Amino acid sequence: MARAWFERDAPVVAADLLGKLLVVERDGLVVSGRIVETEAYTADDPASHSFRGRTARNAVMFGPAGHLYVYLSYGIHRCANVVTGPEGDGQAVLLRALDPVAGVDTMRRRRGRVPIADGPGKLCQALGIDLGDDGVDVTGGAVRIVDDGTPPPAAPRSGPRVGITVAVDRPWRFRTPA
DNA sequence: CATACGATTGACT
DNA sequence: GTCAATCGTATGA
Repeated sequence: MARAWFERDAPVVAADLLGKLLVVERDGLVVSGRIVETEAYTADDPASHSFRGRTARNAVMFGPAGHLYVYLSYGIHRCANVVTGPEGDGQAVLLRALDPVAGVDTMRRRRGRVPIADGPGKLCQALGIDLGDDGVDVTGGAVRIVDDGTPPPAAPRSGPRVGITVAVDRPWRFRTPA
C-alpha cells in the first residue's frame, strides 16, 4: 500500500485494512495472514497511548503514517499497530487478528502447534513481530501490508474496543464478518 | 525515587 | 468464570 493510503484517519484505515494481507519476511521464511480485526486510536481519544502526548514509547505514533508501532503489553505480550493520519497527529490502528495464509507451519511452531492469530498478542507471536520492529515501514520491506485484490467487507462488524473502559461511545473496533 | 497498572493470554476451578 | 504472570511506562512524591 502507498503512504497516502495510510495518511487517512484511523477509523477509515481500520475499516479499510480488513481483507488486506500482512506479510512478514524474515530468516528466509515468509509468513502472512489476512487481517480480519482492527481497532482505531486517535490522539483525542482517552484510550489511546497518544492521548497524553508524545513519549519515548509512543514516539512512532507521531511520526509519518505507514510505520509500525509495537509495544509491550502487560509485560508479556507485544501489540502491533500501523500509524495513520497526518504526521504529528498521533493516530494508529491496532492489528487485532488475522487468518493465516502462508507459512502456517512456521506459525504453528512459534505458537505451540496452534497457528491461530485471533488476538493482538497472538498475532505478533505467530508472525514473529517484536519490539525490534517498532518504527519499521510497512509500505514495503520485510514487514509490509499488501492488497491482493480482496475488497474490504461491505458490512464490517463494528463495536466498542476490547479491554477499553473509556470512550466506549466510539465503536472503533472493526471485524470481518464470519 | 516509588509505585500502580495495563490496547492480554492461558491455565485452572 | 476467575486469576496469576510479568515489566516497562506513566505518574506522583
